[in-house]
Amino acid sequence: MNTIDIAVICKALGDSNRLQIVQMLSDGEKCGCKLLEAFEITQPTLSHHMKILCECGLINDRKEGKWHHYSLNCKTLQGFKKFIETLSCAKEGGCNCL
Amino acid sequence: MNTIDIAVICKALGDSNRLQIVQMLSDGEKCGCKLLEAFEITQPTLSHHMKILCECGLINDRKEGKWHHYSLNCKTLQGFKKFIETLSCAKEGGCNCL
DNA sequence: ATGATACATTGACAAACATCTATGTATATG
DNA sequence: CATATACATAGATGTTTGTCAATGTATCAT
Repeated sequence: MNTIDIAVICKALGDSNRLQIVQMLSDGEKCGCKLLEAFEITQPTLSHHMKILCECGLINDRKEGKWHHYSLNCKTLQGFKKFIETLSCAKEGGCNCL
Repeated sequence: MNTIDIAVICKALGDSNRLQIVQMLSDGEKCGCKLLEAFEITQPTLSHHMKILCECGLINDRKEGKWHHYSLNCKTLQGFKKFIETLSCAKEGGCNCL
């Protein structure tokens, strides 16, 4: 997972609705209709957000009959978490500007 | 740090230039002119990006003469990392949709 | 077959965004 | 004082984004 992949994921999480969706999915798999109830957006808008979250690889879409069951994608999430972990504010070595 | 704060940080990191800037600062404090050298953007564009990164609290701006020394803000970064860590893909309990 | 439910797609639109050029401000140096 | 450097601000422009209403598609229940 390169820097651009991470940026795409961050952009996906950069909308508070989508971030809350991910938070909800962190609590377990949910179907679209359940998610829709939790937000004050229309169904097409939710569909749009789910597409963005799917396309960046953050969530899985398991279809079962007419329902779509969404869940976090472990592999992507772990790659993302690993990247964020590497960010450090520890080094204060000062800037070597002249 | 609430969900909206996190979303604002994610949005800031959702631009690959800004994400790379944060990555560079993770390696230690840098001044603006050093950062500018590393990217193929104009100085006003960098200034714009730095403003966004400052405003979401991710980076500090330490002015020293005519130089601005940028570094990651530990408190914000740690809050952000903590949030991301809480995201979990472990629960597969299934959706209780009817 | 009919109607209801779950979700996607299309098209539109205003707001936000990334970028640039031009210009301004502050600080250091000769 | 004059010039150079580091950075900010203003204004313009093309692109992307979030949202909605309208509509289409697939599946289930009656």
